[in-house]
Amino acid sequence: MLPAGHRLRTSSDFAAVLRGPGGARAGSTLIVVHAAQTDARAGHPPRVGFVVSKAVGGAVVRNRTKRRLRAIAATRLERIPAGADLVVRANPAAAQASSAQLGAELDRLLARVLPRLGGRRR
RNA sequence: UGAGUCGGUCAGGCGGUCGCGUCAGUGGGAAACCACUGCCGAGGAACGUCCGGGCUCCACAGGGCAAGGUGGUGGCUAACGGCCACCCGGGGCGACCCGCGGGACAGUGCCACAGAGAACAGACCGCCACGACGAACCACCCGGCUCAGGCCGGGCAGGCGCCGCGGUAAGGGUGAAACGGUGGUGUAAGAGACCACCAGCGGCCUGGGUGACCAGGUCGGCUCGGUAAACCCCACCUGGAGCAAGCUCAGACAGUGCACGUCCGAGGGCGGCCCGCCCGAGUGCACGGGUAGAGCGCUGGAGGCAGUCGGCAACGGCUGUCCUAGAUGGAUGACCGUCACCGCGGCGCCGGCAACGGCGCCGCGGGACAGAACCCGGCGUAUCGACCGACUCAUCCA
Repeated sequence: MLPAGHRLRTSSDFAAVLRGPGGARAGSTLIVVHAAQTDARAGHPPRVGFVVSKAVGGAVVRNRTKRRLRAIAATRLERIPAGADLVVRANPAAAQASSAQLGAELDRLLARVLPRLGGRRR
């Protein structure tokens, strides 16, 4: 699981990652990864948040999907640079995917999105 | 052995690796917090949010009118629209099951289609009386012929045909429903017109039951439709909002304009409206600005289990014992192994003429419905399956 210090908690943090400056995004049919790295958080540990909408399923399906994503993300924390925030959004297909599939997808998308971080920094 | 009815229990077990949350302890740190160790960590429906209660705040000055809910009887309960027992009606051979079960002589409305007629009913066919007209097929009368059966001629309006005016609810047909049923008397034909029995309705009496109601008797006019999940009437019940309730602390900013008003009273409260009562010096609207942090509430309670006593039961009394989820972008998870369980396929063995059944091994697949958010009692709905108990019917054996 993800330690509390690595979690994204407030709605303003979410909004900053999804729409703020210095952001990057990559997606697939399973999940969409948003990332942002701002000067304000430079040096702080990376944080990850999850968005699983009602389109994915009922409360049980939604919670399980979120938990599996969180478990997968926890094993990849050291690959995320300090000061970066991530938001992983689950698409409806994610509920049926296996953990291995989700892990591979996350790796692929991280590889695409992380190099672009900070590139647009002023 | 087969078919079935009712009730209940469980919601895969064990192990490994990596993790999460509350709390406690230890250590580090000025603090935020971090590390380690330990305990505990979703459900029978946690669900839907359909009822009921606790709890919290507001009000407590009432009355009338509205509004909503409930609806056989008796009990249980904190309470209920829940539960139990019984009654009535319906279904089943039966165990049992089903019923939004007050009132249709308080009033109003509605009863489609079909049908002649649908609510103080109705004459389409049919049946019957009377009257007018028609014809000579049958019957009847007269005459003649023939051995006879019969034939020929004439008459006649009883049958017949048609029309008119009436009677008739027995019969046909329509319908969910046609103004009781069967048999008789009666009649032109018929009819509760009358009679007997039966069914039903109402009154009274007797007996049983706390009661809904049941049983028996007697009398009555002879029969009076359904719908209240249509309005309505009757009886009973209901104050409002909800844990984002509410309490405490901390923190932030900036006002301006208009309207009404300070005892000739704006505005507010008393669930909606009216009356009435109370408070009352500020209030309402528009624009602009600010904050949306922390703690408490927060989990031990109408609680579970066992025994015993009362009760048909729901349930209650007593005794003993056991009871550790409290998150807040929201913990209780991810992955793997193994053993059980179920389904399908294959092989082997056993029983059998066979269909097939049992056991063992191997392979593949499956494990539902669903996630606490203040807490309880219910109801409703979803659900792969596994197991237990009681009872009924049928068949066989003793």
